[in-house]
Amino acid sequence: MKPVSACIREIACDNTNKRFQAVNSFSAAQRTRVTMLDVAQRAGVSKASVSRFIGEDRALLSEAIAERIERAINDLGYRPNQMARGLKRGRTRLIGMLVADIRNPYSIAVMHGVETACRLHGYNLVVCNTDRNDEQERQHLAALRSYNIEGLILNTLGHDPDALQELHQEMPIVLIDRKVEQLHTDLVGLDNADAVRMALEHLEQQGYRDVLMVSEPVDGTSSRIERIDSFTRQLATHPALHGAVVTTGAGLRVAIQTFVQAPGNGAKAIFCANGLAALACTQVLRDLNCRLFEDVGLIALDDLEWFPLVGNGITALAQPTQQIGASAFDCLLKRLGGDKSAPLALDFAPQLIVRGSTRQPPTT
Amino acid sequence: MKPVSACIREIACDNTNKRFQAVNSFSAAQRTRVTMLDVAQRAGVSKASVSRFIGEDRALLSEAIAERIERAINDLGYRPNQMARGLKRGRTRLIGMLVADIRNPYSIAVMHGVETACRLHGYNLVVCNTDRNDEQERQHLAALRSYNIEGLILNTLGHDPDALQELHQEMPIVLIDRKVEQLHTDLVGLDNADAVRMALEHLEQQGYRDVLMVSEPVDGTSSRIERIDSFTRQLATHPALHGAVVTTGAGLRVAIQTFVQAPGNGAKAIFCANGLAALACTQVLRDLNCRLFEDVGLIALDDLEWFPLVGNGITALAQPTQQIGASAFDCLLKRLGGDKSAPLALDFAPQLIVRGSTRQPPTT
DNA sequence: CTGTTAGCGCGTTCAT
DNA sequence: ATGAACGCGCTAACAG
Repeated sequence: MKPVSACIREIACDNTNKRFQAVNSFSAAQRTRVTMLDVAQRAGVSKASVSRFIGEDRALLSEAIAERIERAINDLGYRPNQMARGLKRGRTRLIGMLVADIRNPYSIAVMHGVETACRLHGYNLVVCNTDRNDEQERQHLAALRSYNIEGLILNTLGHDPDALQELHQEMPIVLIDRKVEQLHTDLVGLDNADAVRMALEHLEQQGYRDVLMVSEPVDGTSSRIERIDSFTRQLATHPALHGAVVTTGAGLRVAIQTFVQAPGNGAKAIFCANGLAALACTQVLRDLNCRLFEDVGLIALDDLEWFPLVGNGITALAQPTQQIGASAFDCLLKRLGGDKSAPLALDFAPQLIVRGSTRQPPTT
Repeated sequence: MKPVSACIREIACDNTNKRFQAVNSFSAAQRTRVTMLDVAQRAGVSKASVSRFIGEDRALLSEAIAERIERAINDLGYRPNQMARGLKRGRTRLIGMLVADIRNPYSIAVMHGVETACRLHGYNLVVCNTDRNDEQERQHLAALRSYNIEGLILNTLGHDPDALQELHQEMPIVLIDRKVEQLHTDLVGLDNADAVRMALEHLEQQGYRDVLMVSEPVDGTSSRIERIDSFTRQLATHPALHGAVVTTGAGLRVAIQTFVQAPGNGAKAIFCANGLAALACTQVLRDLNCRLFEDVGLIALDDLEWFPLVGNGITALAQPTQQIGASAFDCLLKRLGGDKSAPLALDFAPQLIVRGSTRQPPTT
């Protein structure tokens, strides 16, 4: 926690401008901020009129007054205090987003989509990262609630569905990627069944016969379960393919080694269920001194920026993360608008991006 | 902007629990939230006592009353409304963070550090992404101000120093990575001079003689300027080394090609000034059919998760991003505590991680 | 130790 | 079309 090796300099402040003399006077109570009353007085009107100007009732004001208010606002640099507004109207223009792992590129990409949509509609985003920790999730949810956020976007396995359901009474919730049992909210994510089908059909078409699916540990995350289930179901439909499922972790190296060395039924390929699995697999393949990807093919669900750089490139099924984020916000907006229809599930289709890792099936 | 290929399902709601019948009743004004008054009444005390229990004056309460309040709070599931608190005390427990590019892994890593520090101290983080766009920066700053954030962490080139200086009168600001001229605030980032020195000394020691520095375009970002300046200065100190600087963009491919093909003074290496430059360079080297990294060495400032996977691995100077984030928050906290000492600059040292990309200098 | 009172900055009836 | 008064949920000043 303590800086290991920071060099502390004192910044030379050669500025002679008087303006900076009295800087840094923010005590606990900053009295400097210009308020609605200030504007009203300067414009010679009542607070109510200023309030109308700020809000949606601007039409009710006379040209003359509106103009005076506008000038006063600009002169004083007035900004309405969202906190006070929210306190009164219950509209804080704040959206919360709870993310399981902020360092997962998928989460970031989705978050970028959400954030963009928020800005376009005048909302702001409070992002909380649970680091896959239930206690942190609990704390963050309590915090978000205390800030009167208007809606919540959730991408973290609710291990406490009751608390979430209770929260859902207060505000709309949209789930991203991960479904939570017993929580009846909108859900936006990937069409996992279709994604897995696309992956397998591509592999089969390229001539691969043995497929090892590598997933992160099945911890209840719905998308992981769906992908694995779909994998086994698809295998039944494709008699030419043979497959097995393993999870990342300590045993991965041995599992992949066994898979690669086994006699098998033909060309072999690994199907990584997400970006992290792809990272882990590539690492292992390198450790095993495999020729990437001539000894074994690879296809990944998720597309990361470095996929083109490894070996001859890693074939990917890219998720439309931007859209997923934007759609999640749209759902929220609809609910905030009073929509009470049945919860929807939006399943987006991935996009297949073929690269070198599935182009040279080894001939056995 | 519109979903290309989303499949919309209606979620089957087979739940017969009455509890879910009247869900989704969040109109603009949610009347359901339990307030301090509710707690006071149930406990048979005044609001002030409840307030004392919530705040720092709990010591002033008698055992009996404290216990009754505590029970009432638990019974009702009461959570103090931070907005109302903030309105009164000026303490919203909200920290703002403005980031230039949320999709840059460096930003994410730092943000993770900030977020963790925030949580440890009971603060929450509002993250805004400017997407390198000045107008968005303006909007976001106004928004953050309207939410009464207590402090601001800035990682986006203030093209409007005056607005920032004005904001600085209202709240403490800490700059990350990028210095802003005329803005006298704390600054935490990397010791760029030292980082460049480490890179060059490593390259020289490994036997490289010609070094091409690749930076993102010099758009005023202080850290980029510092790194380039330091590079040219270091070259003067190391007579064995010869070097040049180019920036990413359309001309990069040609620049690198020229560099690789030129006769030169010995083994060649590329020094990438940050993670994005490393991505761009690796891409180009692949396109040029260079053998990674036998034809030309590579060292990068920043360490990305995929560096070990490309070629024999990319040598990196890792930034202590977690610490940078945490330190930024610490600075803020100190200022919030009333510290008015001269602005400080915290420069952290990077960590050299040697991988394959600088281990086999080609013998010329 | 505890309750009463008066706002924080704003939106929203009511009158006018 | 405009202003006065009240309250959102909470803290702080003062009494007792």
